[in-house]
Amino acid sequence: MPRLKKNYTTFNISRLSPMNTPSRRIAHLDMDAFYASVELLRYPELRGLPVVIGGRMDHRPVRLADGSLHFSRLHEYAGRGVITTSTYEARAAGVFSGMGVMKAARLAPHAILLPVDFEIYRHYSRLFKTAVARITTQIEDTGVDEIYMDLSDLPDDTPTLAQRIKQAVRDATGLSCSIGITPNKLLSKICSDLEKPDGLTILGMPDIPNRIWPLSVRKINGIGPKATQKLASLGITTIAELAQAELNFLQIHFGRSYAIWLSEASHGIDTRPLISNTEPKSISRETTFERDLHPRYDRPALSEFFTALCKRVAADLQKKGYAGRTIGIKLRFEDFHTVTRDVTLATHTADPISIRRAAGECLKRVPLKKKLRLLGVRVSALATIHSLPTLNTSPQQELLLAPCSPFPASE
DNA sequence: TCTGGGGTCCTAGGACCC
DNA sequence: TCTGGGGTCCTAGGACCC
Repeated sequence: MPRLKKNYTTFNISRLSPMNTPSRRIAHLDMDAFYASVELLRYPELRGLPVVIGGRMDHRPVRLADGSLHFSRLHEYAGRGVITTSTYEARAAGVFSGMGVMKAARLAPHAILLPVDFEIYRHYSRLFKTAVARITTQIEDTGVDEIYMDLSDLPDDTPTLAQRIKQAVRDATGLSCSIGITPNKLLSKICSDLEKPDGLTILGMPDIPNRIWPLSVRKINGIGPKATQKLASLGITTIAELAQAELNFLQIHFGRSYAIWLSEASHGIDTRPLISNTEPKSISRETTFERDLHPRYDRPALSEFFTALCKRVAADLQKKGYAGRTIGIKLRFEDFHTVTRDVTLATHTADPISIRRAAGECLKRVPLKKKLRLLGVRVSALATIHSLPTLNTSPQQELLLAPCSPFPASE
């Protein structure tokens, strides 16, 4: 049974008092092919070509003797990795986010391949968000390339505001974005995607039958691959069909709370407020190995990865000013089966040695019978460091961990 | 030649307490 | 020695999102 989403209670409130809330003006802004577009600012000579961002290897462009740049092509890639994003030209060849690089290479062998460079994307992210913040401070940050805005209290008419926001983003970054403006987050999120790139879609509740109902249920944020498949098996593929489904029928197949959410979403009902200033709930690091590692024969390598992950999580915590009480690990085996274990400590920690010790205890609770594909370390139940009594951190201390690897020794 | 990395939220069962 | 009931915390897994 698929489990989704989120804040069902707010939807229930809207059913009880549909007339009490004044109509809002919520915008969703989504940068167009963001990572790829930032790369095109750096490498304008790639404009108009199929370009994909992703992979794990270092395949940065190389400056040749004649001063020109040599770019890697997809067909030169070997190994694991997925496509993070692609230009619209590459998407036309069938290459999309999340696709394995090797599969993408079969579809578009000559597409240009660039490595992911989060630093520069974060820089452009700050630029566009700062520009928008001069127009409204009612902003919810939902990712590096998208935000919600509440424009309800601004005096201007909606098309004027939308054009002003798009121009501000363009002036600050040289990049285009797409905006949806509707009475709520659910609809605005759908609408920002309708006329990409450089799109603007404004609609109200009366437009739902014409503009929203013909779309696939998959367009609803919160209906993913599993729920889409299950709905399809019940003969429901469009939002219109979902809206026509009896609540009883949905309840039989999805359970009460999810059925109510599905039904209300299909009618464009969503009263969630914007959330600004959210504290993180967890901080984690994980890594997929270049090849699957054997718990026994690759013990030295695994121990090294494991300790390195603990150090990185500790460093992240300290850099961001958090400590956590719950330490967890994640293992993915060669068959992609994934398990997690965690343990809650008596006190918060951001100390690599404490994290390593707790994570090692978690690891001992997992039977290691298959090769490992991925290893991860997570710290949750966070508190800000300044909210805690004195904290035992040893930021510069080197770990003395080799003697007690939690992986099984070779016989 | 499958399937990255960093997150959030939800569910569900058991422990434990009153 | 027959069994309520609520609340909270902990742990594991899974769906989903960017």
